[in-house]
Amino acid sequence: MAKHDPLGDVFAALADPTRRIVIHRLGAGPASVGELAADVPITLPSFMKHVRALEESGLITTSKTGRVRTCVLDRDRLALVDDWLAEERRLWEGRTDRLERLVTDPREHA
Amino acid sequence: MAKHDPLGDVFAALADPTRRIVIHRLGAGPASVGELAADVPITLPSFMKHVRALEESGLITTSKTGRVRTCVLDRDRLALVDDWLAEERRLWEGRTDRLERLVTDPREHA
DNA sequence: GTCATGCTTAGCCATGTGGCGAAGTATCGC
DNA sequence: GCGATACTTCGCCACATGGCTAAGCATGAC
Repeated sequence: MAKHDPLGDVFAALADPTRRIVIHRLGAGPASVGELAADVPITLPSFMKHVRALEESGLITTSKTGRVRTCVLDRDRLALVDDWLAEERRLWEGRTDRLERLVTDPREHA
Repeated sequence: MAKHDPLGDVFAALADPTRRIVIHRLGAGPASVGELAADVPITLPSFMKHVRALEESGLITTSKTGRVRTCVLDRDRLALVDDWLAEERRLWEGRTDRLERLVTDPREHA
């Protein structure tokens, strides 16, 4: 849909419960595709699609050693969400603060 | 997809750029469907789908007065994301802290 | 070499999503 | 009442998503 929308890709990746389970598990440290797949009741090929989706969103990185592919969580990517949230809050809190000030302390103005 | 997955619904809602624009705009205060639609280059019926998606995710509430439907942001719903993020971070930071402590301060003091 | 293991690729399918135009309904302003 | 305004409903369509089975390929164990 969107051509270059990193934040959107991250949100889309997090929208799926299966993928949030993976993120959660990877929070405890790297794991192989097989280990991760054991936590969900779907077939491996289906599971691999989720892994690829997570990798394309940038939330995880993977690398293959021998026949085992290991997945690692990229926390910086999760920070993208945090930043967006913080920015939105900053904007509407700025506005709220001004209203608050007028209500709670009329002397305090700009 | 998921039967009852509030967090997933919120993430899915935020995955679309159009809907993030709406959220952003509503951060500045309530607005009518028409006002909101003016910010994006799609037809009204298409836009309405986004409004409904946002409402079903719980991120906004809407009410109709006369022929105008007014949308309001529900910040508590956004907090759902914040909470999830905080919880995940709490988990893996707990682990990291323990490692950090061993590396940076073997004596383990306050 | 042979067999098990651990992905990986290649279809296929049902459903969901996001866009459209056309036409309908319910106020509001005059 | 009549026209403009502000949605709203109704198909319809292309493509994305998430699941499956079956078969393939590379590596590790023996």
